[in-house]
Amino acid sequence: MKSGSPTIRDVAAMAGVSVATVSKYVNGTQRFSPAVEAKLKDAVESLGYRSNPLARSMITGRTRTIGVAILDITNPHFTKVVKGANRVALQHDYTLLLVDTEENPARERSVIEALAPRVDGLIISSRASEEMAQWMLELDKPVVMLRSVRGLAIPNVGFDNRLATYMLARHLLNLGHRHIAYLGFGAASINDERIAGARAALAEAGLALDVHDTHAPTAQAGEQACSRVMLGPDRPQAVICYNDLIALGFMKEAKSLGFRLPQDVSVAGIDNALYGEYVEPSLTTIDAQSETMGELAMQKLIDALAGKEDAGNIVLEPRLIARDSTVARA
Amino acid sequence: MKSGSPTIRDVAAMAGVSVATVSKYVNGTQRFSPAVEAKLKDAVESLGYRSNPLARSMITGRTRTIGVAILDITNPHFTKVVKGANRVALQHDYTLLLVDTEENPARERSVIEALAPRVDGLIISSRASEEMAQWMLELDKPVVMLRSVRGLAIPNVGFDNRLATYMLARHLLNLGHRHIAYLGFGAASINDERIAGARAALAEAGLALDVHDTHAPTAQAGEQACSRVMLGPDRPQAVICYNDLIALGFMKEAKSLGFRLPQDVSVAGIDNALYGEYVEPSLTTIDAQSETMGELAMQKLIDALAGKEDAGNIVLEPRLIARDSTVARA
DNA sequence: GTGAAAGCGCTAACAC
DNA sequence: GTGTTAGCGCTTTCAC
Repeated sequence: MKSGSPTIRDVAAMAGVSVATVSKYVNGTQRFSPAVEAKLKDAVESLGYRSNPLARSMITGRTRTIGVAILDITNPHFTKVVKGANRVALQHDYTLLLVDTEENPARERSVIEALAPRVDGLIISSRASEEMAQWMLELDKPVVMLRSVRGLAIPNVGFDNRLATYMLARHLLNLGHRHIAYLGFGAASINDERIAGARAALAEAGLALDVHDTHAPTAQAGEQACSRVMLGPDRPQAVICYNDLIALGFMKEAKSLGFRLPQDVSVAGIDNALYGEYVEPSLTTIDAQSETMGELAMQKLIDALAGKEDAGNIVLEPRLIARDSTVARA
Repeated sequence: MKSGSPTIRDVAAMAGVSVATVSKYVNGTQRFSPAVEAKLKDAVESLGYRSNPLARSMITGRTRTIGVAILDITNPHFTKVVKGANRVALQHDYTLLLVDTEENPARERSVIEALAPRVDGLIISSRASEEMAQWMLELDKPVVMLRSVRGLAIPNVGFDNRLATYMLARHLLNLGHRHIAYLGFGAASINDERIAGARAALAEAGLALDVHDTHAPTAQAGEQACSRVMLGPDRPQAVICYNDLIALGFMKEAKSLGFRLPQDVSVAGIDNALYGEYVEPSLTTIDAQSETMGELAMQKLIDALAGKEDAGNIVLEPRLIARDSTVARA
């Protein structure tokens, strides 16, 4: 017995046909005479032959693999994006080559460039500005970005960040809050859009937004930022957080500091992470449709690979999920 | 300009050397005369040449890719496993080919078999029994399983499930609870170990364990199971849940049903999911070291690929994290 | 319908 | 040090 798996040649020899015939049989490219087909079937089965995907990829130039580069798989937004992308990929017989860049912009480019030649296309999430993302155009592979881009000719699936915070701010204004703070994550390129949205809503009411920042989009960062926001000279009545994780950390720490939630301060997040439903008070948030984002991005890429024309960029719409962490001002 | 990326031949032609020389240069296999080295460097840079990893893999038989098959990326245990595995992989210049099998045992085998020929090794999590996992031995690639296996010669990184629930049960006994229930997930092969651990602790005290089951390891399933446990004829004083998600759902629903937590019922989970810290009461749990599990599994695989002898299977030890969801019986 | 032959881009002996 | 050569396992014209 030869070492390793049987090759197409072994099958050809056993069936008494040429390798070309075996190839066509395995790929279902052609019809065969019953006699040959039977021999082929026998040989393939008794040998347990499976074609080598690497060799095939080298010729066809297709790997049936999609590269997915995200910033942090433990961030529930990205967890759901990957979930959605994986689902659609599997349906179309694609597999994910996943890279978690760990919010490390320095590593990002080299890792993605190393990924590109091994995949048919890429789905990328990056904190980089559009100028800093120019190089992605040179990857020579179809790319879908997980956020709206204007200046660059890269297909994308984005989210209306401006509207999201606008809606949250309006929600809070409707509840009677006047002094509203935004606890953001400045390193994210979309942070400015979120600030703009909240600011616009407040401006309409003749109010100003109080902007704070965290060093990471995590619960821990939210905890750390809390005292700065709540014990400063000008305590807000309500706080809009960059995401649900920050909101969760913020709420926990606020309670530790002796504030009653939501009476003393209303808090809202963005993402609709599962856990917002299980904390107390349950978290008012914006559904960012993360899983749908992953699905649509993957579908867009697969369509592009199938030669379909790009149906245009997508902007997912925010949906407010009002829960108990935001209440009318006493 | 030729279409597509430049090949090793283009570089060879431009530098006026043979393709073999270019190959050796690119792989740093050998030293060169300064003159040749300079020409090589020039050619590679001006052409922007990058070697085709597929072609290389075909010859070397190495893809620098590790297949990771998990059951559900949105389950925080697996999210952390992937996080840990990704970290170690990146350090060693490997990439993850990820498959989320969506808790679908029927699909599992075919997906993993399709994965195998494209990777250097695999990390697999499966609910299948050892008998049902026999086929993994025939993958012809090094495999590391994410749980202890006894009957099969597959290297693994497991967790002492029996001890975990034993510890939780003892913790609850120490708090004065006598009537303790276990809310499990029967489809998991490790569920029996968890039952056995809790049962053993109770048996030592001359008590019996009240066993219930859920249909999924999710918060929703925990919610659904709650009334069955809490409104049955024999209400428990404390509940040990299969994991933190089930515990979270259970606690939420128990509150809805009018129970005061933790006074009316103590609840504990397993995994140490981030969110257990942010719910109220904060969740007593067992740290299952999920991220470490991912790291160790990847390290084990990389060691195996480097030809190192297997250092033996690993069993991670549970660590109790006592929080507010478990209190002394009133 | 079936097969012969060329070659995808690269590495690994082995000469020189 | 550098080049020649022989493939890796497969697909794909293009004859027959």
